[in-house]
Amino acid sequence: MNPLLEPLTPAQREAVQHVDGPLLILAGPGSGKTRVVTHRIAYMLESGVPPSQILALTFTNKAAEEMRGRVHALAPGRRVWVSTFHRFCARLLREYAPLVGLRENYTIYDTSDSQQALKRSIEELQIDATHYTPQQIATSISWAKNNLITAETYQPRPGHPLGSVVAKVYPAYQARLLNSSAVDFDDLLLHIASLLRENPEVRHTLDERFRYILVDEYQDTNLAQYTIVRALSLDHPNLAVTGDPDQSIYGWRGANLSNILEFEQDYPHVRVVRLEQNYRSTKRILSIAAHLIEHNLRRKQKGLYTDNDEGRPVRLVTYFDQKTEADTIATRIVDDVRAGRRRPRDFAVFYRVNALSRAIETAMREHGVPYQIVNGVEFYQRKEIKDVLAYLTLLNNPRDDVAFQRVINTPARGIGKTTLDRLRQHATLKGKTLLEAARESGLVDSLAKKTAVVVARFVAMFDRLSLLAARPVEEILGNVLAETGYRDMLGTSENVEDQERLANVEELLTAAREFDARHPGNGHLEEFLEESCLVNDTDAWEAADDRVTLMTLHASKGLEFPVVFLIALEQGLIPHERSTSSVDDLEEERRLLFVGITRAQEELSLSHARRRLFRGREMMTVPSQFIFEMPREEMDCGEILPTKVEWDQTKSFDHDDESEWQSEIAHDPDATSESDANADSGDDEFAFGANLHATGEGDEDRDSSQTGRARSPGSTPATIAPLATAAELATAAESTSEARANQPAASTVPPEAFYQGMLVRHPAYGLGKVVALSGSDSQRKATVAFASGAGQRSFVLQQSPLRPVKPS
DNA sequence: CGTAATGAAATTTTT
DNA sequence: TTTCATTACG
Repeated sequence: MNPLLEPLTPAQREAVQHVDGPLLILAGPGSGKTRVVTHRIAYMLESGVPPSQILALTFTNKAAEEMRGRVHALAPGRRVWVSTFHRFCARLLREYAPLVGLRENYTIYDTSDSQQALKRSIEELQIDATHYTPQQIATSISWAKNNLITAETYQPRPGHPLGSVVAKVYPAYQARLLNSSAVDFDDLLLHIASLLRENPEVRHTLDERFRYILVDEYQDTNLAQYTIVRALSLDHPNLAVTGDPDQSIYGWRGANLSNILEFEQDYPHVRVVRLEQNYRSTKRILSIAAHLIEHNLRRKQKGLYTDNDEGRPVRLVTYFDQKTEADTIATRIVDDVRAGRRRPRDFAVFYRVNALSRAIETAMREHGVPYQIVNGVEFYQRKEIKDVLAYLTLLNNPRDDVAFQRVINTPARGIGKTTLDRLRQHATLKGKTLLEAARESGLVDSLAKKTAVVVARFVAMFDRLSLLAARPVEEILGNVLAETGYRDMLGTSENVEDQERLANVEELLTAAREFDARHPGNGHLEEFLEESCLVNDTDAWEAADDRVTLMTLHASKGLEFPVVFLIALEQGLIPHERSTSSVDDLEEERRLLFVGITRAQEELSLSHARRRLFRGREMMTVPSQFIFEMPREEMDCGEILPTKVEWDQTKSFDHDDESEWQSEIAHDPDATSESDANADSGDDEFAFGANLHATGEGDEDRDSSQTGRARSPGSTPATIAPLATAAELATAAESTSEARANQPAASTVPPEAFYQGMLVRHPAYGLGKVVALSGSDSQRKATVAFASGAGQRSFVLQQSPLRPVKPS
């Protein structure tokens, strides 16, 4: 038999062998979906489908990378296009930009850039939008775009005040983007969808080009994505989608469950394959999950089953308060780890909202449990990174007004709000971009002479940098850092935060260098920028670290852990108070819990607390309604919960206002005496404050190690070590400044030893500073600015007489 | 023009 | 409680 098919079950095999015609793979959690998809691609290639005709679309870069890697392992050397929806669209848009009114060097705005543009638009219109936040308006526009409603076609619902504001702002915002030759994330999809609709011949060409399309996580597609996929599958309806309606948790981002539920209507001759066998969880865990999700109406019936063991009962625990909850969990982990039953990385704690992580964090610290929080400040969202990238963006697309406004006074050049306002006014008047306006700052009457000169100086600097636009990215970036004074601004600062920022900028330099290595030749700035805003490095959850993982339910999708703690199952939190208004919202909350439960492989613990400190207030809580939807036979209830009816009764005794599910706790002395009761099934006593699990580091390091995306207690995460080193190097370099440096040893200096900002000595030109670097190994070049008046010169490092100036 | 101070608000966040 | 954004000062 074909070795590709051998490790597969009959159902999986059926899916893999289906090559032509539409295919719907309904894949339950832990059913080996990725394996099926990758094997199917390999099988198609084996059957003679040319790789260039295959397109696989995912939502996340992580998923795309994984799929690409696994296809590569199965079918080495075949280049199949595996990409996220957004990157795929971005690429197509480069080809067809003029058709939608853009230039091919268009900029992609991330969420905060878009927000800037939106704010400007609102200001400009001078409409009474005070009752709505830009955020609300942004959400509305995003919703419209996801539903293919353009600025021209947007119609507010009569009597809808927000709608009528959006009706005014949306066109202005869109005009602004177009004028800057920029798109937001939603536009990437919207433009391509429109393009395909309005240009039949383009559609036909692309349909022809991508004859075999696969879409992962199809339950998460929105109308725009649906339309694109559909448009590319008319002549060649070889469309295979995989997904699970029960795992759709991004409805609030525009995902439309109907896409997967009605797939069979869209493609009449579709083959439907159900992957219902679960290879991940115990029977009990799966049973709980299955029963819970049965309560949803909008779904497809599935018969989940597993050959795995029955496993231990799922624990359902009522805690006295959040601290008890957190401490008990920490203690349990400590016990298991000390007994050698588990390692820290086997555990995960999930919660509905990030704010709930705090109590857990504290407990983990107190008990000396190493942990990592997934999420945190994203690298590319940091101010310094955005600043520096904005320079590159402006070099790539000088029309980009958002980038212009970001960089014009960073570092401070004395060009403030007033000046900017005047430039803006001039630009609007003359129908020009801000950079064009700045270019003729002398002609702007309202501008003071002195200010006009400062602006002109900025433009001159920009023009100098422009000459480098086609050079390797690392080199451009290095020059930007030097010319703009950004490096000096951070380097000369005593501020610890600035030092950290500098380290981050160094990190970006490294990223640029790696990018250059991957893209030999010149003129790849645009691709670098695209990658920077479309690739999110947060994906890299460190499975390698032996730490307990703390994350939101949303973030847990796609992962699995031997032991899972699901905390704070309380009304108002899950289902979240803002998601109880409609049945659809409520069902999504239920799916969220379903996703969380099905991440657990061996042990699962569900818990809630009777009272919870939230937003500075301690509140009485009501157990989540979902708790009552799970079968008690499979569970071990440490403390018997009252049934929902009983609970409602008690509640009506205590409080007459039924509608208020949470009420502040009056200080009740009785409550305190009751508080010693350990709500857990009696596992162990707590050991508050005892550092049971010594990790070797003291109590310092409370919260400072925020640099990496994973905030960790105790030991500094390995990921930030190189940053620290870079920072040290940088500081060292600065401190050695000025002349009295010793002569370096005569031995050859390897090209890698040079870094940007480094002080060097040249036998003829004297002391200089490395401004930019590019290339690698024997090709590595440095641009050096000399103090002696020799100006800037470029050297091939391996042959150059440049020597580092040693710190004295 | 930059920073301190005050006040309102508070999910989830694949790109 | 914490975070943010706008506003009021120096």
